Amino acid sequence: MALKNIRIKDIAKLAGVSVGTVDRVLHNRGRVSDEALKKVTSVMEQIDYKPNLIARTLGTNKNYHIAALLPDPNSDPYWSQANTGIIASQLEWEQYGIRIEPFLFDLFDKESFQRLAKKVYEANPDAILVAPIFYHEALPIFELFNESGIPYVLFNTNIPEARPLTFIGQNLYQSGRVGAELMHIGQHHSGTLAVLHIDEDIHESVHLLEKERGFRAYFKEKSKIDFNIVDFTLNVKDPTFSDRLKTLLDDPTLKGIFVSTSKGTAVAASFLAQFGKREIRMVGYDMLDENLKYLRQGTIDFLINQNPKRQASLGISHLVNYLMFKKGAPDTDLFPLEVITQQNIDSYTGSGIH
Amino acid sequence: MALKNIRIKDIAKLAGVSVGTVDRVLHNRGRVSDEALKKVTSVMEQIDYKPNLIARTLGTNKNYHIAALLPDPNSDPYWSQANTGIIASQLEWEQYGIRIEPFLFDLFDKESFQRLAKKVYEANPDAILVAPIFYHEALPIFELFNESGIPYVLFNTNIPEARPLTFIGQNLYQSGRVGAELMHIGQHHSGTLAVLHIDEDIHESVHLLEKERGFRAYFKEKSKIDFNIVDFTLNVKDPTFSDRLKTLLDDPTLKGIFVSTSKGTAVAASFLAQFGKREIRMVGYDMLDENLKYLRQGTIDFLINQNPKRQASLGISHLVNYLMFKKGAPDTDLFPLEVITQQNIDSYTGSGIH
DNA sequence: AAATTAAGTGTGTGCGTACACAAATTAAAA
DNA sequence: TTTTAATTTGTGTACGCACACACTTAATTT
Repeated sequence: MALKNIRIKDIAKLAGVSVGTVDRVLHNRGRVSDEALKKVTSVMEQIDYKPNLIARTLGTNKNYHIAALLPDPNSDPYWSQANTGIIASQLEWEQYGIRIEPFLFDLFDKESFQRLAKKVYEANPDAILVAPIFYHEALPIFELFNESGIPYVLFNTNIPEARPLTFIGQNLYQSGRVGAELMHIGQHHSGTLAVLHIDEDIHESVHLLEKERGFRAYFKEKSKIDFNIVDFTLNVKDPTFSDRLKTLLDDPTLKGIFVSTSKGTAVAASFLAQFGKREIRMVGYDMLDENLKYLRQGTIDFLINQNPKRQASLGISHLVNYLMFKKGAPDTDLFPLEVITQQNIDSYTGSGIH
Repeated sequence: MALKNIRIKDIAKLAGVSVGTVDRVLHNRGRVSDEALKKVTSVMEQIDYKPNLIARTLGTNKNYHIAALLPDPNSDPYWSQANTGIIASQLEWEQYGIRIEPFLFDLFDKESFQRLAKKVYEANPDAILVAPIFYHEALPIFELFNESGIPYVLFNTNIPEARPLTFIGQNLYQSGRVGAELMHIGQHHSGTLAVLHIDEDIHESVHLLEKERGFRAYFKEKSKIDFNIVDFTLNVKDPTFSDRLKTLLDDPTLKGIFVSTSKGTAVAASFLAQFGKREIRMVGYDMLDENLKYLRQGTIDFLINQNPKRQASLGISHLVNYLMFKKGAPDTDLFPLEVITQQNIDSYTGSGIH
């Protein structure tokens, strides 16, 4: 009954060697005679040795340093949520001697990304979490990381060419399909559906177009009714922005709006609320405070949650598990496409990390 | 730069006492002079001591034993998922010297619950996870647990009178409201909506009625159209079951069906698929294989995910954190009311624990 | 005054692993 | 055969904390 766990010491005794030799075999770092190796491996095969992770971690006892490269949270509510995840991780892992250092770049400045990325590289951390929102600028950075052998995890945006430890994010095409589905439910009459890409700076175009592709594909496949799907790429800074949006909302055939960005969702919702078109179905992204407000008051019907906070904190977790506990990480960790409605909203905001 | 973490040893040196004394103060187990206490607390106030959890855990090095009391997974797919969570937890915590022992009772046999609960008590575990689906039978058990001082976590079903470490589950009233909302979307014409409680044994009546209450409340509050909401409590074993269900489906005014149980969802969906009423909106519970099949083929429109697997594994996590890492647990951990659709289904099945 | 009890304090060891280093063995060179 | 080098193996210590136990000093009791 009192079945003690098998320890290195026990293996050593069974194999008739010292713990040092067993350790060398286990981590195959050589300096072991063939004879000793055979004895140990033979014992290893017979018993089911599971190293005590606690002891191992204490033994290695490194003070790891993780760099987190992401956009400045002050300039954007979406990235502010991601940063919340970073802060939560800092607290969580502090006691384990893990220091997480944020490197915040300007969301609208590619050069700033490059500069900060270089700083990350120079800081020579043990691992890196990065949101590589600038595709072209990110490529050489990853080559640098690959060369130096520093493990890194991507989140939010995937760069297929990079070879990260893990990519954390969502299937954008499928996300667009979910948006389309939510738009489609109970729409019995033909009309116009608008896909809106609203951004201050269209650097995530590929990102957004992928959602649109899914959105259109869904209607092509699934809808018996023929909808007129139009798309707009709008820049908030554009002086004609407001007029163009109003013109769209004035279209009497408009049945629904799908906005591909979190911030854009808030902007579009504010227009919709202001110009009072209640019967327009609206689907957008993310649980920004503003979006929640519009969801609660019924302007927004559905939000698809990208959960930047959890993406960030899970990214850190993967790195910690990899560094500290020597656990392998999956190469992709695709998040569920969570549907947020007026009625389940509190169940998402109220609880902890799920 | 090489800012080492503060250790007990450091505190001892600063306070001019030994590590033993510091330890006694930290765990306030007495045998310390006022003078020494003052010195240590004064140091403690000035520095921000954070014990190394790894070392602490290794230091105590107990082999904890956790009992999991839940229905037999073989008799029910829902509980089979919960059991999957238990198995995952066993693997996860095995290396930490934590043994999780399942105690499986018969879902349809109250006495079996009592018997197994007693066995749990006699096994004298360090902590207990329990799904107390039999309200009246559970009450005396919790008294027993409370007396013996064994911490326990409830999941799936709440027993307000019990004083568990944590309750893990969902807000059932709100869950019903979400169901109603999903039923309501795009329903422009009046008609009949059926609330179905299908079960082999109606022991969870309170559970189910709470969902119905939320469902009805939503329509009362939110719907401009007046729907005729009818409810049925059906027992699959009842010989008239099939006829009653068919009669309901034949109602030409029937617009939607809301099923309050996971198994019932599969049963109702099979009837709906068989008697081909595509235009009926159907909302049910849980990602049982069968339910997923009907969701994929369009018979079911929405599933609300109760996530029994995660409920179980998170319950274990709370207990482990409490026992091993001395972390406090929240008294309730309400899960998000996840909406599963045809388009986001794969994003839920594909990924790991979220 | 000696013996007992109590209160307070410090030392030491265990937890299981990793790794440095010394010791032992073997092989090769002088 | 002795010396030197190379290879293999064992020992010891650190990691940070918890806890047992022994020890000191002061307060009682005999």
